[in-house]
Amino acid sequence: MTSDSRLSWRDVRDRIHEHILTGRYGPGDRLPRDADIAEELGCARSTVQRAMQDLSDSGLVERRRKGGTRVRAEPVTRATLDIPITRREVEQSGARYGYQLIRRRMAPAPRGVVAAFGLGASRPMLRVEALHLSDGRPYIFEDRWICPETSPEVNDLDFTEESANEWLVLNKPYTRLDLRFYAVSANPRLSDLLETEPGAALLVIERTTWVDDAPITTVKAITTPGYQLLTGS
Amino acid sequence: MTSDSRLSWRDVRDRIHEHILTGRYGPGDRLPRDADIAEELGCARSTVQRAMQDLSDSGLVERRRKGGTRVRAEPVTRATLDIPITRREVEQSGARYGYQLIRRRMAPAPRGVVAAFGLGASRPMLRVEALHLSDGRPYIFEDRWICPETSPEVNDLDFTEESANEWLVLNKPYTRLDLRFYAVSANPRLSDLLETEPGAALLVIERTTWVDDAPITTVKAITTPGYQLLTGS
DNA sequence: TAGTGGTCTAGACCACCGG
DNA sequence: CGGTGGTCTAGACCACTAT
Repeated sequence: MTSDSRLSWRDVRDRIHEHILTGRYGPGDRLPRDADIAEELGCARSTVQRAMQDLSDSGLVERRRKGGTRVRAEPVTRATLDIPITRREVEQSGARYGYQLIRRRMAPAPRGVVAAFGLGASRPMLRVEALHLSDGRPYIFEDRWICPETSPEVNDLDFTEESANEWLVLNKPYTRLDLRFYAVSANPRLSDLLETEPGAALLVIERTTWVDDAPITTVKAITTPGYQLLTGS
Repeated sequence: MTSDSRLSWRDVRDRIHEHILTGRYGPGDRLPRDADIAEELGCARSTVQRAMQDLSDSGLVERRRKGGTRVRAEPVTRATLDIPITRREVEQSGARYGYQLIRRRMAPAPRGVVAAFGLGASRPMLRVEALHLSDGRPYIFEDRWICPETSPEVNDLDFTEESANEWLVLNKPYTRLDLRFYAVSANPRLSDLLETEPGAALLVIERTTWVDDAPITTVKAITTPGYQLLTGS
């Protein structure tokens, strides 16, 4: 009478989402048990479970054993961000990619790097500074520190042709990642490297990665004016 | 002999992840069929499926019907971002939250707003400018446009006590979201409002939301110097 | 068209945690 | 302790797409 085909977990998800949009379930309200929803809709409990997992992933509801499922009282704006390899990013914009190593040398990790990794004390690390170019013009300046204990291979790499960005992403999978975004004013050196006016506002993307608590690398990707980071949604 | 308890999908995920880390499966390589992995590990295929779903969500592998599962050739750095309501953000930092409406009026949507929504032509919208304070000092300046057709309730709200940020997040769930981040230099008005030096570099978080292609709101959250956006990971 | 992942089901047991 | 979500299984069928 009503529907001929089975309910998919997306259907179930959308129905519940609809109820939340409509206000049938408001912030903080408790939803029926999965089993009850399943019975009401005429599907298996695991289908409801799959739908709820999705709603939970998107931050719309919170689930607890015994506590049940509740609409999140303090909603958050949740989004997924994809940061591609810089070379790919440039090429996909239709421009010609270029790369230029600025400096490569061992040095004791400064305080900021020690803090980013959560280490107790400083230690010697490999610092690699490089410039990514788009159609020959500066695109991103990369100031990177690599932990040689975790990646001994870097001692044999000079990073004159291939960027550390690319080598690490391809060869050093991580198990933990910290990302942060902020803005800085171009100091004289940066405005020189990036060919911008002194004091220009630059978006900085800072990434730190670990393998099982062993620090791999931390990098500040300092972008050129006008650069925008978008969600993939 | 080997193991007494069942494999969980996390175990399966970690094993495969390990194989990718080790290089047993390199970028672009094809992994065995789910069914074969299940048999090899002695678990149900759906357990492998659950593990693979997770690896796929984190951008480590790509799955296609008939094409099988492959290690992503061009890896991306993928992260999930949670942006809380500004009031909560301030309060959780231990500071006292304050709010101040700067201006509220109807106006024709400028080109940038029309473009953000993907509309064909301009139309009158409600513009709300407001300041969020942390311990009495400027924290974030919010420049927002609201589409009154989608949210007619805003005609009866003056936003002098409650911020549009909070009202919208609590009362206007969205089905689509666009996020972008970039840096701007403080112009005279911004440096005045935010009590910063003229030309200071500021991180801007731009959010646009829709319900089923109907535009709800677009907002530029212009932060104060030093503000950092972090991943929840 | 055939191979592979995607989903649904029904049932069972487990893990967590609120009352 | 008991209620609820989390997971695993075995099997079936479907949907997509590479070959």
